[in-house]
Amino acid sequence: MGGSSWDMLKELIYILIQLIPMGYVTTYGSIARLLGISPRLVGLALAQNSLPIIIPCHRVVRGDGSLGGYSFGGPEFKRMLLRLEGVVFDGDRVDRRCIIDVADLVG
DNA sequence: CAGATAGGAATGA
DNA sequence: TCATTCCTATCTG
Repeated sequence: MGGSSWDMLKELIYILIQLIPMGYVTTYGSIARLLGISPRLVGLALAQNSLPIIIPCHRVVRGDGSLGGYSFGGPEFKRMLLRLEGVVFDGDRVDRRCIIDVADLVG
């Protein structure tokens, strides 16, 4: 760990998701399109974060609004965190109005 | 090289 | 709209 391109990519993703405001989420695909990588890579990168909670990886959900995974506490915990932050749920999915594109946070 | 993914798009009912 | 199915790209060992 150190200096590999994978590690740098992870750092970049962690920085990006800290731009997501409370009460909103983005999607794996949104981040993937911005960086030109596969959405699965985004999930893999988030799954390997070593600073849970501090890095708000709970603010990244699937493209259809369903939660996706969460290695720290599972999807239930992820859902709880999002509700605490004011994210609106429509059944088991996040309301579309709470989903933003990371590209809009950068430029 | 083989196996495993925190996803996504296509499909059919 | 929902569930099923298949596909992609990349990490890890």
